[in-house]
Amino acid sequence: MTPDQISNKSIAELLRNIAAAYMLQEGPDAGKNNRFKIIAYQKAADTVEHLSRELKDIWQEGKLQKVPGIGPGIGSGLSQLFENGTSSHFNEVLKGIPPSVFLLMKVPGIGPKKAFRLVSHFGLTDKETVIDDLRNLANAGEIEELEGFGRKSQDDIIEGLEVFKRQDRREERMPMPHAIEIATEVIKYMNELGSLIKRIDSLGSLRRRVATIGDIDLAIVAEEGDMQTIIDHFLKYPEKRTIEAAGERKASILAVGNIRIDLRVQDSTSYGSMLQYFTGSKAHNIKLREYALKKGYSLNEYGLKNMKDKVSVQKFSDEESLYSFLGLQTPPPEMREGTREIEFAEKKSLPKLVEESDIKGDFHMHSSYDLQTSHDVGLNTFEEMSARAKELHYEYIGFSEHNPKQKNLSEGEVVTIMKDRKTHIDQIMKNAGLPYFIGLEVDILPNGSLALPDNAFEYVDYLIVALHSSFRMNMTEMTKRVLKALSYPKVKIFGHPTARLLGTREGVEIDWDQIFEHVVKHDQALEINAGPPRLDLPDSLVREGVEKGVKFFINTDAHAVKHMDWMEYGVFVARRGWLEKKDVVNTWEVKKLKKWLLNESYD
DNA sequence: GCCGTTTTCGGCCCGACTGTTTTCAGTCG
Repeated sequence: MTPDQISNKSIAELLRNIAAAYMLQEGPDAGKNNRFKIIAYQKAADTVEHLSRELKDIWQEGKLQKVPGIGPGIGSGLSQLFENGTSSHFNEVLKGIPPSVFLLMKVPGIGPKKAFRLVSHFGLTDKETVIDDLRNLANAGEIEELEGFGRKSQDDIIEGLEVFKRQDRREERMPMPHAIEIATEVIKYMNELGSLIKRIDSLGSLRRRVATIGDIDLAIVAEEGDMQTIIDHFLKYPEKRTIEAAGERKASILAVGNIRIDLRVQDSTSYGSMLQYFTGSKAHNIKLREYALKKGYSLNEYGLKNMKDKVSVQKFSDEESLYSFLGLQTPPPEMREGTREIEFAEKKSLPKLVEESDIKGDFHMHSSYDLQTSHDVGLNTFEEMSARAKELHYEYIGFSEHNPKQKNLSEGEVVTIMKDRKTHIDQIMKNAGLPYFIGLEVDILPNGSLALPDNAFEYVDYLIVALHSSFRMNMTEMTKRVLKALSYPKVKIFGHPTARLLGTREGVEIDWDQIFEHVVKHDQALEINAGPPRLDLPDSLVREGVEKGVKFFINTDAHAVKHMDWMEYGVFVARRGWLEKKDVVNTWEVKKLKKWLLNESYD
């Protein structure tokens, strides 16, 4: 692997391959003590796959072993990998297993054991042709002759190869806001059934509001007699392309865009257990089960089994009663990632997470006012945006167009533009009855200086600095660049800090500890940009930052009035980062905010 | 190989489904 290819996905795959290799290992080393090593590698693979940051960045910060499931062993192998593009230890383990085995493992229904059997028995060692070779063998009826396989296994393999082919082309995970939109449509459609639907919830990563979502999972509470009607209705969803599965209590469809939607229907008696179980995350569930075991109960998706008599099962109609039976507070779904939420829940000291209704203003919005910028201009006027802000019950607002482009303008012209804008805003907002602040989103140039002449600073209340170019820079240089930008006067917000675009562009490499330290010291804030393609800062960095005392703004980066509704997405990110109201500057009372923003001293 | 307000050693989550089997192994979530 070249360094650029070391993505979380490829690392997870590598770790899973190593687990498989240990599983296939024969000889004196094989056996009992291998079993837990295998689990350890699989666990590490799961964690890496679901990280919201690149593992490589975490390694650069020297925090590899802080990642749960990565200890000294796997950690040193990964360090080697990051440094040299290869790891002698990992290679040693993988040696002797043909690469075609690992490829076959990607076919649904084929795991390490079957893959190895097939490859060694038929000599399918060519990675390039193994898929086609296997299909030919299956079609020729040769698989069913193999011991341990049968006619059905052979048919399953043919089927699995088809699915594999389709998956190959399958789209990546979608940004959470997109998934929420789709889920909302489906829920609206299901609610056409009226009183038959007692309750409807999202499940899994969607309910936990993870930044990117794979499938859309929904659950419904209904009477036994209504379940078939509900499933039938679901299968007629207008956006449906194909039906993947249809049972009495469960069904899956593929909607337009190859988006899989799963629905399960259940009566109310053990709905709490089911909701808890399918909300996950897997890491949270494992920790919860371990915790329950210590208390003498075995937890599964139907309830809690008393380990003493091994018979009595406690059922729960809602999640709260399940958690409280175990002596725990109920962690909000956004917190259920198996980090330390159970510990906090046990001590009844879960943070009270920030809510959308706490938000009192938006500080990153682009109006249609023409500042002769080289970036996008907004669609709506200052009036329209402040009118919408009032509808949203905001108590103040901040405007932040992009800086004028310096290339074709003289310094004097830029200053005039900035001055005119201030006059214009002051004039318009005079009678608006809404406290306002004049901001500006300024490019951080490659050398760390700001794309704004010094004498233009006078016409703004605050600056958002942000990266819009030269994203690929090494960590030292990038850190230096950003720290320099953050040291200009009136800079209060570092906008969309990693500059990532979900599914399109990785975030930049920065030493976050240095950034955290700087903004804490200088009363500055990091932005949680709620724009669906960004969701930036990522939740894990939000969590790290707040533990160091960092303050945040949740902003929409709206380029139109309707984008101002994106705020909830940013709030979800904040909640996943364990933010409370006090950590988010744009939830504060206007007086306190003003002092902070304008660097006025506190009383 | 990882991990720790019962532990730096001795543990390590739960169940469904399926197929090829006569009690279980493999795969999956």
